[in-house]
Amino acid sequence: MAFTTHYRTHHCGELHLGQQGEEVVLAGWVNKSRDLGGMTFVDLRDRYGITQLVFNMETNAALCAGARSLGREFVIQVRGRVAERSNKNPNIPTGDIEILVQELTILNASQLPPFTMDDETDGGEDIRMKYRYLDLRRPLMQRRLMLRAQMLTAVREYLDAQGFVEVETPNLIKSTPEGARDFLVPSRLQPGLFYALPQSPQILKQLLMVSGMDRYYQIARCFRDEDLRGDRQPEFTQIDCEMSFVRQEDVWEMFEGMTKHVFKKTKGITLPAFQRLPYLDAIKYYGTDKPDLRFDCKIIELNALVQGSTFGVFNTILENKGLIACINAKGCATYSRKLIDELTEFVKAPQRGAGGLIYIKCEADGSIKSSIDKFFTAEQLRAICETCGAENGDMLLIVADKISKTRKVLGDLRLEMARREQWIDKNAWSVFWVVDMPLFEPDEETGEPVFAHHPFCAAHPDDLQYMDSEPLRVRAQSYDMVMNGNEILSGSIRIHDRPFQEKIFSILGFSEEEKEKRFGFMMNAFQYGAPPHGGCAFGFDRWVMLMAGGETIRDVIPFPKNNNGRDTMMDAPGDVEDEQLKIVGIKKI
RNA sequence: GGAGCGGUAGUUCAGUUGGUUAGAAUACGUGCCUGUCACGCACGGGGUCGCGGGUUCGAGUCCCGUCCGCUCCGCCA
Repeated sequence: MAFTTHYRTHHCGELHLGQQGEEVVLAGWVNKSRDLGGMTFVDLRDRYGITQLVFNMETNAALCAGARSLGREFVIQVRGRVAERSNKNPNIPTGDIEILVQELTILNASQLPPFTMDDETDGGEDIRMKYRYLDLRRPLMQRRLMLRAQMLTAVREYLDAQGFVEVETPNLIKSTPEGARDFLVPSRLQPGLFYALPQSPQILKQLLMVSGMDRYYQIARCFRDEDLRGDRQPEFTQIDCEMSFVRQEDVWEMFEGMTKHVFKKTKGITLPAFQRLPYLDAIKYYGTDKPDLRFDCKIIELNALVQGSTFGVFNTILENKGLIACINAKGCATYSRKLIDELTEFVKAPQRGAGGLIYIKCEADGSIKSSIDKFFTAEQLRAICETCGAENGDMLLIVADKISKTRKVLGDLRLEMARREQWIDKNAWSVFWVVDMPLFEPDEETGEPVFAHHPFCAAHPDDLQYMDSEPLRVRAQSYDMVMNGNEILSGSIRIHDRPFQEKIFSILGFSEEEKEKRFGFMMNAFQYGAPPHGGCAFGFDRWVMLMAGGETIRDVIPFPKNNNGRDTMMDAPGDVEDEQLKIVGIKKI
């Protein structure tokens, strides 16, 4: 049958009662079969759905025997008639019909797969990666890949309509190792010299602005040779965008619009207008530059309220201009000693390093219990509770340390409490801008100002006066988009004149020679009428992960690497022949 | 580079204080079963307990090393 007619007339997700009696040809994979003796049911699966096939011993014993011989994941083709089911299955779209099979062809047998092709598979991640082509057969993974494609379509739809031009920039470029490590590609024609794979098309898109291509975008593969994480792969996808003759606000409007369009098109969700949260407020109220605003629970500063006590810890912090602050854990006054100990361990963990955790419980009966009872009067504690809006049943969790540490620890604790108390509505979306990011930040060790972002960010014009006197006060024209606590976009207005760009490179410590060697072509370009420009890049994998409900970006990347940067399916990276190395002038280690 | 957790049947896991022949579920095989859709029932096969070394009368279990996987820190302008 396979070669005498169409492979299939329909797919497995579309037949319905209206087609009752029609003769159809289907092809797909055997998802599962149920042999009842006198009759056999086979669930036929393709990426569109599942259709039930029926084989009846009375009608055709040979055919029924054939059906009984089918194994899981056999590829088969059947011809038969659409019939109404006597017992309908409301759980699947095609549950009203089944196919009374008249002809069965095995197109290809299958070995027993190592795990089941279900949404809730029984396979662990390493075996799913080794057999990724089977993992991608699972409906959940197929939905994720299809969502990814739909999102790309929506992105192109929007940007094309806005007059953006999609331009491809090269993947073999020059190493400019000022950020992450580059992946290197040896040159055969220039033995001993190397291309680098781009960490992003940053410089090239800026050159396109010089070229007058005033609205550019690219679905760009980017490469960074750094250690991997659940949200980090050595190659990943950016939606890279740049515009000329724009202010920050123009960029925000454009890409807020794009984000909304993608949500609307792929999820049917209408997002409200994006808040624009100043960076300093994000740090102050949430202890992070990418807060999850699906719940509130702001950090409340208490320095003014805890003056003049006999509590040494607080007094030392106050003297050293540290920060005493808290979050209000709503409804957590019932927390036991054990639970509070767990939270204390959480804040004292090495990566946070708080000295301890202080609590003030506003008990349900109105009384106040605290780990600092003996240092403060009931009135003082009550005043703190009042300031923090703590009601009966709430618990304040207080951290006292250096300003940055108190904020970071409380930011982490805020998320931990949300997780424990399930404060986050799984269906809620929080998408907003973090704006007015600083151009410099103090170095962790020395306190000296270092660049907070890449060296192409323009400073805020109002702050140029502080450039030399108070560099930490200078804002960049730089911004992030934050989605459910994840940085999903980063962008800025760029420097477009040579002297300023050169000054920045000097501050970064590049010698004249290095500047010329690494970025000479870019600075030259700026001398030929570079327009003011700015843009952004979306971390597309993370965005898809959030939209698809995945745990890691590996869930939405078809063929990802594992934590060691290996592709266990094809076993890459792999050895190469000596001859291959010789051609590019490299000796094996 | 560092820390934590894990590796036992095809798969997901349990395995107590070191002690008989290493279990369960599922998958798979065989048989029975005409309305199943997590089909049911009966029977059966299936193990380099990641690998190497050590302690011990005896190691899946304890110790050391090593490999692999996941999470986190560093790193990711």
